[in-house]
Amino acid sequence: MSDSNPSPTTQTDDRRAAIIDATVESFGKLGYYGTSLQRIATEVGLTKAGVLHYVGSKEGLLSLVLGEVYDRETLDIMAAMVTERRPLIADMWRRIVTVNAKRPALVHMFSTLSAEALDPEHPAHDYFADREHQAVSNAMNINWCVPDGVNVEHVLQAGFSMMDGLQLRWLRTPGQDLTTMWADCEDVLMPLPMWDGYR
Amino acid sequence: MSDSNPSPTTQTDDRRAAIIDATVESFGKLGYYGTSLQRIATEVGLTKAGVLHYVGSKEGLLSLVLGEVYDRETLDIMAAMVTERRPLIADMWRRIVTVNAKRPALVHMFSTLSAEALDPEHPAHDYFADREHQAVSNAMNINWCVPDGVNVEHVLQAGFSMMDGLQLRWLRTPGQDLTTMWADCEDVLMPLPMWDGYR
DNA sequence: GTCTATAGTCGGATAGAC
DNA sequence: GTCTATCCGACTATAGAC
Repeated sequence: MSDSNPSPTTQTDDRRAAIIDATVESFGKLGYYGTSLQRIATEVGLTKAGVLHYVGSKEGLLSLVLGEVYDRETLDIMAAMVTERRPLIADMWRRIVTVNAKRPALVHMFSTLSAEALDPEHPAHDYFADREHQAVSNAMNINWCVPDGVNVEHVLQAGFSMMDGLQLRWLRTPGQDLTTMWADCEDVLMPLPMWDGYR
Repeated sequence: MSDSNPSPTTQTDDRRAAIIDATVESFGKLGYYGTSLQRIATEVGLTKAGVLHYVGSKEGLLSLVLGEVYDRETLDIMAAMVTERRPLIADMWRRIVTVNAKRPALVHMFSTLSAEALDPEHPAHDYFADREHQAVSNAMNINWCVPDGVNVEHVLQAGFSMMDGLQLRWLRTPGQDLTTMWADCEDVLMPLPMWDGYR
């Protein structure tokens, strides 16, 4: 085959990928309001006009990174849990932590945007509100295997809250291992002997 | 007394208070980078130059709101715990929650700035890094009354993380009661019967 | 598809009048 | 103590050349 392109529109896809990478980093560091098209353009070696050709507008940047990424892997984890014979909440969280530990830039962006988007007028407010609601409501559709007497919804709310807060701590101090930090949290969240055999 | 001023420099203090209020709200909604001096000026009925007369620079705004407020009440709570005969971690958290439930604007600002300041180059990065570290290390100096076998440091890390995450959830959806939300979290964080008599 | 050029607005900060 | 005026730079977005 003389075709050196493994797939069509590869150059355009590369540009998009570069724009996504630069945007994830900048939204993480500076937030949506703090990020300028010029910064993204400089990072990927284009002019502002060049970037706008790809994303249409600044809000287009936001749609790009919110729609293209993050939740895909997490949703896969949830889907996998449904098919388990004996689904454990601790398993779900450990898998999420394992995935997130490998993508600090993405976690950084989501942490920053999540706080910025508390304001109802933020362009990503609804996205984060829906997301937060669905994380728990999706998880509530699984027939979790838990010790007698525990309130599953409360555990989920508490655990997701804890993970959000822990990720902030993880990102603030370099050199820490999220997996280890979560293991300590898990001991608190699902203490033995109460959760013995359930995690 | 013909002096209608109850204390000197009252007008200046009022201006400062108005600037603080407007800044807390704007930093919460838009973050530090997203806030303009013009916005603060309009809010308090001054021009940009007028605001700068009081705060010197945009970073002066930041110092003003970080130094003037938030941690004071929380530190008071910690100081009070030291003197208790039988200090309970759950008590500390309930008191913090009670205080924060009454000042959503301040909690909003701290949540937003805390995420924005993950970036080491953010002007408030060190402030938040120190603050986060000291919250746990201050608490570790108290002789907490806990059930046998619990790791106090892990509980503190987990609990503070959970509270940070919970406050984001609280602020995102209006009409919720932080105290109630925390009570549910407490049941998870310090489950009965293990923590019976310790909370 | 990417550029230059430009429009038009808004940013922080300073100088100096009152 | 607060204003007006002004500087200079950065911003988003558009138009049009190539």
